[in-house]
Amino acid sequence: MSRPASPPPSDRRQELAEQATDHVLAHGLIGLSLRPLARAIGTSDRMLLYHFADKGDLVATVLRLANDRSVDGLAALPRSSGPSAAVHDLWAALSSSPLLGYVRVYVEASALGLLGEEPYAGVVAESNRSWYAALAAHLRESGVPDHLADRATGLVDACVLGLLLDLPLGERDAGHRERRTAVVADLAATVAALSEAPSGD
Amino acid sequence: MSRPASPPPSDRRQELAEQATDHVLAHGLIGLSLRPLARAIGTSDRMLLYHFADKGDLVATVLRLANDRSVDGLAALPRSSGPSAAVHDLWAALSSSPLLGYVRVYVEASALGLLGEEPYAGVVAESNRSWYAALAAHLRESGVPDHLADRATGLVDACVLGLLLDLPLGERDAGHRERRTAVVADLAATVAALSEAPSGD
DNA sequence: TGGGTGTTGTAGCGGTTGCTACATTCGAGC
DNA sequence: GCTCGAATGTAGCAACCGCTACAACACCCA
Repeated sequence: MSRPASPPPSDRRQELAEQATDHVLAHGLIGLSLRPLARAIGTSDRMLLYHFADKGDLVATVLRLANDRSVDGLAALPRSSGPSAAVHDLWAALSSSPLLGYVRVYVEASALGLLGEEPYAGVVAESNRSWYAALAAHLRESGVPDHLADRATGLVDACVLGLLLDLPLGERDAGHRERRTAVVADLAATVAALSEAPSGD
Repeated sequence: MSRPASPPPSDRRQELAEQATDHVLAHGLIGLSLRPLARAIGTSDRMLLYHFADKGDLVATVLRLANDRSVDGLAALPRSSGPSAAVHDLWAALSSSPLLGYVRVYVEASALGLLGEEPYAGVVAESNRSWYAALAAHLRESGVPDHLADRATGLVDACVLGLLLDLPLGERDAGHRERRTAVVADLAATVAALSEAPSGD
């Protein structure tokens, strides 16, 4: 109430939020604490709590920023040559920088919000909507018929999120990497088949 | 070296591990700390660190236990009447107690291990293997041909994990729940189609 | 009966956490 | 020039963290 939570999105606050987001991308969200973060971005915990109402306010701001960036990155994807290519291109983009970082933060936030803890659960719910819309737009632009885009988006979203959750496993297990590419291929084929069928199923 | 990390899996250690697992299922893994955990299960942090080498040892034990229970639960599923039903039954089982709790802990552990932090990353890698095998067994028993079980398992595993990550969103968004059931249906249809095709794709 | 050995309680260490009280600096408007 | 408010530094609070030193039990074996 006393400190400006959002009223004046002062330049300094915005700048700190950007830097904090970069730091979270590099070091993760789960263990985040104010003093190391402040040290890393060249300020003090005191100043973070001056520009943000509390840690939750800062975290929520960072999460929204990361989501904005990832939605922008998704929107900037060139349209693919068809539904199958759209899935392959999407996975290629999401599994490498910079989008990978953003989605990883989303996964961390989801895990933190699994039991309903705020601000994680709330911001994840917000983010999901815009993310979902951007994903659907990409699929539509790439040839998925409008009336099926929603179904395809749900399938792709779930699959991709699940793959990302186990992404680190591929670093030590070649078999896991192979299975992953097979899943992407099967998913692409499914979306393509769905898009070509006159009626769903 | 001094304290028994694993040599004598004393009854007391085992009992504490079971109780700690129950507590983690109810209160989450991410914020876990020794003193509240000890208080909740009727012992002291001192005793936890007597029976377990350190917090990491305890966490690893809990994660393995949770994974064992979830694999057992998966193995106990009655065989379904076909590949499509197998997916529906699987989702029904995973999205409700007790399996839901175990998978939720797995998701938390994956998030904690996203940046390679131990013991999370290591145990998640272990768990993934046995979990994957159990999932494949269920699909095979339910009519997915052997030579396609691996592909189907990868697809189902990724999808289901992704759906579970966003499960809480359904509690405040009816539209999200609808999309979820659609995804499960599409996934079931995909697995069924995959199982009936003479050659994949 | 005495001495281990395995288990537990008490107390505390050094460090970190989010957050705040207080004092200071600085720059813009009267 | 002076004041006033926004921005920043210093210091510290109370709580918590993982972990450990030390002492006290209880029990079995000699």
